[in-house]
Parts: sequence; structure tokens; C-alpha cells
Amino acid sequence: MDNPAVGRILREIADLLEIKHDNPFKIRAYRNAGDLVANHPHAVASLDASGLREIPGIGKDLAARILEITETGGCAYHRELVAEFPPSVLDLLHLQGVGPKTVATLYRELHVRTLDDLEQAAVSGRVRAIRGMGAKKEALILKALGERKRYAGRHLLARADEAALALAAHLRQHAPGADITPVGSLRRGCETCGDLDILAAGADQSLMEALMAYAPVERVLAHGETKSSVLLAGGLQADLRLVPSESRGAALQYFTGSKTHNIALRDRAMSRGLKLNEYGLFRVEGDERVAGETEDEVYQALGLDWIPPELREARGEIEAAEARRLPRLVERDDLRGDLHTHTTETDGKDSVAAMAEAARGAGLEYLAITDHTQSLAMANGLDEPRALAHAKAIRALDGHGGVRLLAGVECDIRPDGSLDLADDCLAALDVVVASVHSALNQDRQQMTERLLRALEHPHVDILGHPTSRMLLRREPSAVDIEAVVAAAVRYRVALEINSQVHRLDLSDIHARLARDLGAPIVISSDAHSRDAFGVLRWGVVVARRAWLEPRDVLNTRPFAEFKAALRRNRAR
DNA sequence: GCCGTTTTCGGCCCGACTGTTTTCAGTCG
Repeated sequence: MDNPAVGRILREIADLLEIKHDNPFKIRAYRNAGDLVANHPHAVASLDASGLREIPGIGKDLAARILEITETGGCAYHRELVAEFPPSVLDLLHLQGVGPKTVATLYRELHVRTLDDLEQAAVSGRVRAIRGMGAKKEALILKALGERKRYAGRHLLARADEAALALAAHLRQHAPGADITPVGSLRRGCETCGDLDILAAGADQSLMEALMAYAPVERVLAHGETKSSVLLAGGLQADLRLVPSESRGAALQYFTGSKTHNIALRDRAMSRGLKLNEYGLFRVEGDERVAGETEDEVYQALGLDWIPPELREARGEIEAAEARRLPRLVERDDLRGDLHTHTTETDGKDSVAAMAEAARGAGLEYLAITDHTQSLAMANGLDEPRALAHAKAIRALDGHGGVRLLAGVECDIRPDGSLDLADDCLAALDVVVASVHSALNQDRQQMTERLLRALEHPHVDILGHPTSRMLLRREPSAVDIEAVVAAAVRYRVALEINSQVHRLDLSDIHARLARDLGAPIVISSDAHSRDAFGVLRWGVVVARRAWLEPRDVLNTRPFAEFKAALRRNRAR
């Protein structure tokens, strides 16, 4: 049983307890544990009770529950709760404006068990008859049901960023003097965003009207003096908060989150006789304001270094900030090369020369051309003669546009773990990225053995998009990522952070595991055209969320040093 | 349910908006 599956059961317990109106702190403990487990870098199934209890937030009872879940695939407590409330009621919780209290009331008074039940109850006017509800609430529920499918789920980071930039630009026109910044999960660089949070400091209240007048707004969810929410065309929800200029730093901190990071920070404030909210940091006694104008002074006043937003996930950043040991995170400008790109020779849109020129334009000093291999017939993949001829053509262009070129391939890893081109051909190239593109639904053992076999191959330098996930479309392959990372360390094969906005693979969690275990890492664009190098910024965001410093990323090194670090060029 | 040199019991982050209400509960972030 993998970590996300264990986490889901714990979070489901939290949801069910909430519907039961149980102790809110117990609910928080379960929900927190669910997040901790889902995001834990190591498989919790491999931990015993004392190992589990070393995780802050996991105590005696939760450790026992987690052990029961990993050993038996479920737990009695969860089954008891499900017996009280059918798990289908949890779907109701995801409706806009419907929370645990409403779900409990609907279930008790109207025996609503499913979304269909709720729709029938609302259509027939039975919802408004309940005490505490009314015609408006009923209409709201019907609207939420109707929009459920269209607006379900989350949005890619890159798409959210684009929408946020456009909205922020619109708002700035109406408040040129104000400070308008996207915050929330977008500022933290989360791979997907549920909504856009925009903070405006020092703007007039009329800015709210500017939001209402924004053309893409389809529906107004809330409209107040300092806080409004709207639904944008395409299904993104945008929240705008107004605060006075002197609160800018505290509000930036507050609305950037994450929730667990903020709770930890508040806790810290409280233990020092301080109170932290979105308006500032105050002394509990006398209400004197200690900080709030900048984020830096808020963190400093709590005895911490300023923490980059990407790290604010309660994964050790507060302890590191206290010890003055935060990492110097990698930045886009640190990248000197790109190790994974395609050309017209297979499924790319531009020539080698055009890609080299574009790489130069993106500030890169070296570039690996890594077209597909023969198994990917759909992409016109290369066989050995074509691969060697292509390598020759690439080398002939070395230095074009001031960019050093590496002749490589993105070699398919066949279902049995063998490589798609002959060894002597792979040996004749400058770099080999090995990737899985087929038989993605192999079971965990098969997929793990497949990747391990590829990693053992002496001519593999980089493992491309290790889990094959497609965000919001396809789950990652079942694979023992710890075994894969351990093998990468052993054979000095670099693990790729693929920067494609749908991939971001390795994920932040896996990349951090790779860093912790000492695996080499590269950040690659997987660009299929000359205008596609921009995605490198998203790979860098993942790397930052994984606590990576420039020294952890091979392609921050100068060309000669990078080349010498490739597995094929290392002394064995 | 977790946690701890002030505590092994009694705390646990905080505020805005909406709808159904006549002073507040529920939801959301």
C-alpha cells in the first residue's frame, strides 16, 4: 500500500468525523496525518510504530492506525465510520458552499446519500423546508451541482499563472499605486492550483468593482469590502483580498500559506506572547504592532530567516530557518544547459540549428538533442543507422549560435527493461536519456524491475520522466521510487525533472527524496520546438520545492564539468 | 488525537462573507 492510499483513508476518516461533528482537533489531527503520510518521502509501509511516531504529528493512536492500514489494507475505525455514514456522502463535501454540517443535516433529515439524491431533494423543494436552510441555499446547491463537472478539480500551475498574470494586469490598471501580487498555492509553486489568490495592498475599495467588471468573470461567489470571490471562464476561481499598505508583508505571508506552515508560525508567535494575523504581528498584551510591513520583518520578529514561498509546506523549513540553514535554492539563471530536446528528425517542430539558436536565446551554453528511438514509430523514432547519422549532423553543428551540442537520443525503455537501440550505437553517442513511453500500466514489481534494468545499463546517463505521470490526466506508474533512486545513486545515473507543464516528473516530493539520498539530478525542458524552452522555469520551481541547491543540479555546471559528470565519462 | 521546563491536563490559528436569522452558524481559505 503506497503513501497516497494510506493518506486517503486517514483524510476520509477526518471528513467522516467532521460530518459526525466530532472534536475539531481530533479531525485536524487525522487530516494533518493524512497529508503527512501522503507527502512523506519514504514508504510508511516500511516503518514500524516507533518509526512512525518520529514523524511530528503522529502519536501513539495514529501510529497504530497507520500500522493497521499498511498491514491489513484498511482499519476497523474507518469501517465503523463508513457504517454510520455511507462514503458516497463525501462527494457532497466537494460542492461549493456545502460543508460537513450541511451534509450531516441533509443525511439525517432527508436521507440524502448521493449527489443524485441531493439533486432530487433540491429540485423538489425539500431542502428549503429544513430549518436553517432556505430558498437561496437550495438554489445555491442546484447551481453547485450543475457546475460540479465543468469546474471540477484543479488547474495546471502554468495555466493558473497565466490567468493570474492577466487578472493582476487588469487590476493594476485600476490601482496603479497599489501592490498587486498573486499569492496562495500559485506563489508556492504547487504543481496544480485549485484557485487563484490575489492580494492587493494599498488599493482603494473600488478595486473590487474592477474585479466585478473583469470580462472573464462568469459568476460572483462573494462580494465584500475587503474580500471577493469570482468564477472565471474556464472554471478557475479567483479570490481578491484588500489590505492596507502597512499590512502588506503580514498579508503576503498569511495568504501564501500553506495552511500547515501558517499554523506552525502562529503557534510560534503564540509561544512568544505574540499574535499573527493578516494585518500584522502584535503583542497579545497591549496589542502593540511588532511587524507587518514586509514578510522579512515578520519572519525576523519570530526569530527566523525569511523562508522562500516554495518551501512553506511544513517540511522542516521552520527548523532550518531557525538554525539559519535554509538552502540557497536553485534559480532559472543557474541553468547552463538543457539535456532533453527534440527536432524535426522525429516529432519536434524545428531543426537542430533552430533549437541551438533558441537555446542561446534562453541563456543556455549547451544543449543535448535527444530524439526518440524506433519503438516510438508514431514519432518516427530513430533506428541505429539514423541515430548515428543524426549524431553526425548534430556534431557538425557543434558551436552553432555559440552553443555546445551533445548528440544523444531519448531511448525507449522496452517493457522488459531492455533498451531500444543496440549497445554499440548507444556507446557512440554523447548522452542517452532513457524513458518509458509504453506499457505504462505494468504492476509495481514489473515497472520497478524494468527501470532498475535500464539504470544498470552502462550507456544510460539520465532517466527521463521517471513515473510517466500526466497531471490531471494520468496517474504516475506504480513504481518503487526509493529503489529507483537508490539504483540511480549506485550507478550515478541522473534523474530528470521534466519541465513539461503536464509532467513535472520527478515531482517535488520525489526530487527531494533523490536529493536526500544523493542522486544526481538534471532539469530538462523536453522541448519539441524553438519556443518551448520557457517551460524550464517550471522545472526549476519543482526543484526549489524539493530544496535543491545549484550544486544538486548537474546542468548548472559549466559544459566541461557537466560532461565529465555524465555517467559514461566517469572513471569506473 | 497531539503535545509539553510554566503543563501528563488543557490547550490547540484566525478572520471575512453569506444566508437565515433578530444575534449567529456554516463555509471557506
